[in-house]
Amino acid sequence: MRYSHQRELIKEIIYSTNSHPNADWIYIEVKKSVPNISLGTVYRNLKQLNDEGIIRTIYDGSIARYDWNQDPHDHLKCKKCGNLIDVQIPETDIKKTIKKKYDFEVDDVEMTIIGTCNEHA
Amino acid sequence: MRYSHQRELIKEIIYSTNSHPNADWIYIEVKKSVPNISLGTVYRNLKQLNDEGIIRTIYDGSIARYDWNQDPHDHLKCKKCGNLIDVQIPETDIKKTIKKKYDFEVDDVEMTIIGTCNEHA
DNA sequence: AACAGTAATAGGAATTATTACTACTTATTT
DNA sequence: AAATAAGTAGTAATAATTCCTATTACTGTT
Repeated sequence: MRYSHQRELIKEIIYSTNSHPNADWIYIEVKKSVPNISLGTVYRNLKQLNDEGIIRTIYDGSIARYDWNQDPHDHLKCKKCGNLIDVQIPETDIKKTIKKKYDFEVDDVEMTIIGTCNEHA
Repeated sequence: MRYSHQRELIKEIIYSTNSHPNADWIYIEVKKSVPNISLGTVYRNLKQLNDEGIIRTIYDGSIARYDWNQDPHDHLKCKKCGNLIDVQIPETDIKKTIKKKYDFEVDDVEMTIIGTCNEHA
């Protein structure tokens, strides 16, 4: 994967926030420095960054969001404000249980915990 | 919500399978008895059944699938065949931990465990 | 520094999943 | 059986994402 200014900016935008932005927000942001960037370019680069393991794609309902945090972690989703908050939950037990009980080789655990955050209780 | 033949069929189709079908598959199935049913009707009824708590909507990446199983449960997703398999994982500990550690009121936990099923190992 | 090769881009068209609109139909109430 | 309102078919519209193509720009080699 060779260098591209657009991809570098997209990466920096994702790495600069904890808000798990979607493609459209990233598009609006990157437009500020590259006004005629194409939305297709944003999507292509998001996919490449994802495939290279530089960012992570998470699904919030039916829409894709992007996360710089590569550590295994999960998300709290507040029903009121819609925000996603990163959390660490040890999943080792889950992996072992699943492996034993269902003979299923676990690669990844995606967990979203839905509820109400302390600001909107 | 008053009775409708179409909705009844859609419900029965979902209750007859463990494959967590999507709207399109349900549409194809229901067409067998009601050839000129509209896809909009399928979507409207899926939403209604979901809102009434008769079925459950789950997201597999960016597409919606429908599940009759109302018990709290999670899904194993095989990377090779794409199938979703129902599993029971006790989540009480998770809920308590999250509540204590993050002051977040948990309503629901959505967990998808990605890996390889025994048939495709 | 010019060159060739090829990856990346902009811009727009195409696709997919889903929702909205509207005139007509049907279940339910009286 | 007539009135009412919820439901339907058919189609148009929307939203998110991917695909296509002619052009542009990195990068390794002279």
